[in-house]
Amino acid sequence: MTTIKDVAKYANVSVATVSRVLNNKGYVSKEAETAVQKAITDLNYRPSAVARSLYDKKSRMIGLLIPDIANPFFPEIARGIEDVALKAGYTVVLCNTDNQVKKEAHYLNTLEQKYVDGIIVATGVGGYEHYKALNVPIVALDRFISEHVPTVTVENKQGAKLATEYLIQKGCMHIAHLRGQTGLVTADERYQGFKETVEQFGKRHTVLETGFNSYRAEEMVRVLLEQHPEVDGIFAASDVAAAGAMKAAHTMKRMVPDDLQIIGFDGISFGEMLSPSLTTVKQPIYQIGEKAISLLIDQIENRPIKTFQYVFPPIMHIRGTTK
Amino acid sequence: MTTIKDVAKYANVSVATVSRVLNNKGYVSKEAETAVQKAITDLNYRPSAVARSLYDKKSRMIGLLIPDIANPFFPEIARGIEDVALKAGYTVVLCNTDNQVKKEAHYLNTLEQKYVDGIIVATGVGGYEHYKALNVPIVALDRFISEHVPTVTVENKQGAKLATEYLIQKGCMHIAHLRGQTGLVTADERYQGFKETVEQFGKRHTVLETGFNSYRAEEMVRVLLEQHPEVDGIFAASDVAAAGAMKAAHTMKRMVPDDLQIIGFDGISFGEMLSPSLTTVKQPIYQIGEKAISLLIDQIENRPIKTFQYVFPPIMHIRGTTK
DNA sequence: CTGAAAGCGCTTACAG
DNA sequence: CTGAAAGCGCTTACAG
Repeated sequence: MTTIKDVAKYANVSVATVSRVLNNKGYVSKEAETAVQKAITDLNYRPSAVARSLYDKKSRMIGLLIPDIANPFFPEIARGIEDVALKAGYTVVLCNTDNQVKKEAHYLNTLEQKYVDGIIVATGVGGYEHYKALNVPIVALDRFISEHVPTVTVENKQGAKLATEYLIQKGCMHIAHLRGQTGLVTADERYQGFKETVEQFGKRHTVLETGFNSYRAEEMVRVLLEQHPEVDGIFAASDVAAAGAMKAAHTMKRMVPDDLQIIGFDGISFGEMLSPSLTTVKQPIYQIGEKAISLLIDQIENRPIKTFQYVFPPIMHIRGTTK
Repeated sequence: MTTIKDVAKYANVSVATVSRVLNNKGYVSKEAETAVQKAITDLNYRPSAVARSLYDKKSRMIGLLIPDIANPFFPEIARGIEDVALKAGYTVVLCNTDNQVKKEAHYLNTLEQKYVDGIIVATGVGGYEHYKALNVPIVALDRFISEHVPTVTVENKQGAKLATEYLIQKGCMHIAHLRGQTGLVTADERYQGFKETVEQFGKRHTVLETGFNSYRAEEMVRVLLEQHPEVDGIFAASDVAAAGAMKAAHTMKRMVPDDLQIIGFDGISFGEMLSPSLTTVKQPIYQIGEKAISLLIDQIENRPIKTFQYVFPPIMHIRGTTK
């Protein structure tokens, strides 16, 4: 490995001078500069990011804590984050926590020891205290940690209302809601939006807690359709659950959308690949990722951040599973 | 931040002694050890991974170069990799290259400067020279770099044969193949397997280069079915393309599987969520990831690796899109 | 068993 | 404009 010393020797200057040209900082004569430049290319020198980190306590790395990258909601988030990070000269460390406190704590520890410059938390376990101890800027994604932590979320309740109203408008008389796990804020909010809307319109409705799980959704919807063939609309709190509902409908020979209308939530890319393609409440997933990392970098680079709560509006994407 | 010095002072020993208990290495008296342990917990001391890295040129990080985490094949790979990495005490840096030489080179550079301990390359651009210059162990995933680089792949050709034979066995008389981009090794191998099989059995066939792209597959299959309604089997080189074919079939009112049978390739999770669920040639995606990281860690930790080429057999998953 | 010292590869005051 | 020196937080010979 060639170090700054080698470069200095080769260019006949001191390491201080090399450092100056490296960082474009401080006075350095034209001759010295060119000599150093030549030495750098001749020796194919690359400064050690680690040595730099030791000095300035920065690493140009950010940690991304998510429950599970294999959950189709997160890859697109991760992509948005990484694209912005790359442009800004940061690198992303991927941490799957499975929503386990232990894993999360492990990663928080490890990241801190590596002097990461910031952390995006899209995973749900620790309380604020948990993160405040960390001496690192953080951003909360799809969850709330504290008013002091910049947060990026989606208007879940509003999205749920849009979907439910749409089903009602399209003539549904008995609507089922496939809700996410109780206690999970996003799931609760979507449920609230659904409930308020059906009650407001006085529509019959049924709620099933399928979680964000395709298989369970399929099973439960099949049973539902057997017992209540009059169900003519389904609002699923995730596209994955909606896909399960579509499978159940297919098995039960129910025609979608003529006979049964289905709306999902999320807008992950595979919804469009379903047949028919899934009508859904789309979150601007990629942009959410971009916003989160931008807020994080603003903090890292000491730019004042104006607003702490960014709430994106979801958008109805009418596709093939509704009339 | 509390450093080793603070701990030493607090425990009334030298930093050398603290270091010894930290690393469980070298002699240290019982009293000294307990004093240090107490100091560590009292001060909530965590050693700096960066300072350590500077000394021993290791970072306990590995780089993962993939084309795009948003491509549904990669999240599961990444998960397999990260799970093993976590257990072994490594951390994963996520690098999306979009198969662009420039991005790849940038990341290679950055990773090297951070003293990453190893790199998994699942992206296709650089030649061997490109990577050899790097003084870091690497593993090739889903691609070939050199005989000297441990490689983890799948028997693509064999998988394609299995799928094609299955369609023939189930009575298909005219089979279309939706192939990936020419020049991409995996795509070429799958195409070869298809071609040899249809020729061996003397079946009519058509080849469309849809890429691993759902939308293009849909468009091209729709045209195909219009012009050649006699096509009764489709072997897609990816599940994503197969989903596109299913959409085209749906639009054209072709019944799957009665009227048209479809087989995909990959075994990504969303194939199961399609209606009907997709018959596919499943790669052991998660295990491929596990194998790749295991080989990498073996190299990093100087364990001899016996075989350099690991070729996983794909497995036919018969589901709903075939008879 | 223990500590002083050198060194890992940088950066930045401080003198000159 | 430039270099010697100290320091970032560790680890490991080397003496004792």
